Amino acid sequence: MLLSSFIHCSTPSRCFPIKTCTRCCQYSTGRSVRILDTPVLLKNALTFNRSGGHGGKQQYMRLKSSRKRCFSSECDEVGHQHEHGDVRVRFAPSPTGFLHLGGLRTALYNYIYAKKYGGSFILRMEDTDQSRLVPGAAESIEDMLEWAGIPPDESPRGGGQYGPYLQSQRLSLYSQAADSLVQTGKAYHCFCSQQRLELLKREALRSGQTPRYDNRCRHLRPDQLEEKLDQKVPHVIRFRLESGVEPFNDLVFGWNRHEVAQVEGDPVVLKADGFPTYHLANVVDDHLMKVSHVLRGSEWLISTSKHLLLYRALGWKPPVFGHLPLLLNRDGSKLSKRQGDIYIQSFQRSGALPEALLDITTHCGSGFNSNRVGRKMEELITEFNPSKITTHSALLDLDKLPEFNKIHLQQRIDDAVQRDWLVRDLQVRIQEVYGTQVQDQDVLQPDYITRVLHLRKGHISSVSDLVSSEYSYLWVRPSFSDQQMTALSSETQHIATLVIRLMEGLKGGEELTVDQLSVELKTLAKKTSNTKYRDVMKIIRLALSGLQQGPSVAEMMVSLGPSEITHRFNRVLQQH
RNA sequence: UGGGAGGUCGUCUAACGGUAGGACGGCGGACUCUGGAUCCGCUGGUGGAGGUUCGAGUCCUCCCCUCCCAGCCA
Repeated sequence: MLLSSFIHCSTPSRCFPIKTCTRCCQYSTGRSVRILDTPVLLKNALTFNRSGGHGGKQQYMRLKSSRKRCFSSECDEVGHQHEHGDVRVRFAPSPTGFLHLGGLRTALYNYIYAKKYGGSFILRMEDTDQSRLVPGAAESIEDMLEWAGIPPDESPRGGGQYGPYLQSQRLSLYSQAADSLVQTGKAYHCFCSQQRLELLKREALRSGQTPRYDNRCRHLRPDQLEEKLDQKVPHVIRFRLESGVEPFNDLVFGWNRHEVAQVEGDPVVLKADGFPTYHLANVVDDHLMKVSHVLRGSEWLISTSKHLLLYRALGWKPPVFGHLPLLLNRDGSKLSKRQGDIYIQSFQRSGALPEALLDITTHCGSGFNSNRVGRKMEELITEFNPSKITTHSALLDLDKLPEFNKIHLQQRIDDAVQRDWLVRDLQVRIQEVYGTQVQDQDVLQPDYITRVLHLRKGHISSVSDLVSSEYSYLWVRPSFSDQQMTALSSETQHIATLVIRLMEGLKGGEELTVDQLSVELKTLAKKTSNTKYRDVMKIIRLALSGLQQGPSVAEMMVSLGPSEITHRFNRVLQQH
């Protein structure tokens, strides 16, 4: 292991926080730095006061946060170590809607984090906004996580030792925390009416200032407070913001610190209806559920200092935070339901494979040592590297989903157990779509369907493709008109006979291959008198499929097999 | 407006201060049946201007652009 390096910022007038990576003992600003010729001993400190010239006052450099990480590839994160079993992460959606891609992404990264570091993945429903609840949403979210392959270890449905996992069933915990804050003077009752708050907002906007609560009720005298409580004036509890916010080291964005007291009014933590706001509830629950790491969307980055103030006020140790980049709509705004169909259920219905959906999700925002299409969950977990999560917002391009689906479907076909499942799935689909049109029950045989799957793998994005009209020839005997045939050639009978003979010649237990058949078909075409090869092939295609499009003729023949081919060409002969 | 986070081909993503690459998309060519298949090739990017440096996508400054937060929503 290296000895400590000595680092100096390349711009001497600036100071910046640094942090020792406790695992590999290297220092990192995450940015390019010069090595000092003259060593200056650095302590394991959050700040670097150069030459002591600033009177001990802390200053911070605005670093490009994407690089505020350890250089060493041996270390996955910034100075964080995990004891086995210590990691507890949570996905905490609000059941005000169904699971969409943004939620899936956040859940997925939490799941991967838990599995990588031997921890637990917790699902917690944050149903504190009772007015916006959607019935069935909580159940559906949990169903969709199961479908996607990222099941929670603790959840409303499955339970766990830190339950309940519905916030609406934990209200007394938040009230107690709020009471505690009031007792210690860290929070206070606010009796301001909604009208007053509206007025404040309007005044601020009118005079070009930032709307914020003016913290007026901070200054109520005890007798005023008592009087209002006696009169049962509706009130909320507000948290008293303070200056002197400690910096925190975000897993993704690196060192951050926001002086919230200077730009915001005291936030409500307990609403008039007795329900908490997000700020209080998530702090209380993460503490009581012993959550070690909070991975959430980067829209919360700026609220983190506020949450850390709450932790401090309650005397609790905060978790490590990591903020995941925003997913965007095509117009560039934060992903939301206004823009297209982004719900997991609709992907499920349209045939997306869960592993393809997860795979494509990880390509937006990265966080892995390498990126390639087709990774499975085990690979995602193995290659996960939080220091490589990108910080910029990004568009999750769903136009790529068919490509991801195709590759993952290919992997399923290549796996014996999953292939069996696909065969059964396809059997059901064939019967649903074609039902009584199926003339030959052999098309439902596993061997036949397996052969079709192997031939089409890499070419189809979804199993349901195979029951579409372009593949109907696989399941039902096609129809075509005699006119279509004779328009191509006057030798259709002769060609049909040639094909039948070809099939007879190949019946001796020999497996058909596409390459072999291609050669045979060229030979066959030479036995016609006045029909071009191209037209011979079109006739054969028509006889086999009734279509003018589709897989190559040779592949169609390999799919159908000699006896079915013979049958179809006998029908050509019988048309006269 | 105030505070914050960002900016690499059309999209996503690589590149220890040392060759700007990959995937999808797009275009072209080749295919003795169709082409939407396959194979081959090409295209296309560091937002702009300065500075530091032997060397800048990377470090610094300014400008431009985008997003997020500033609910008794989460």
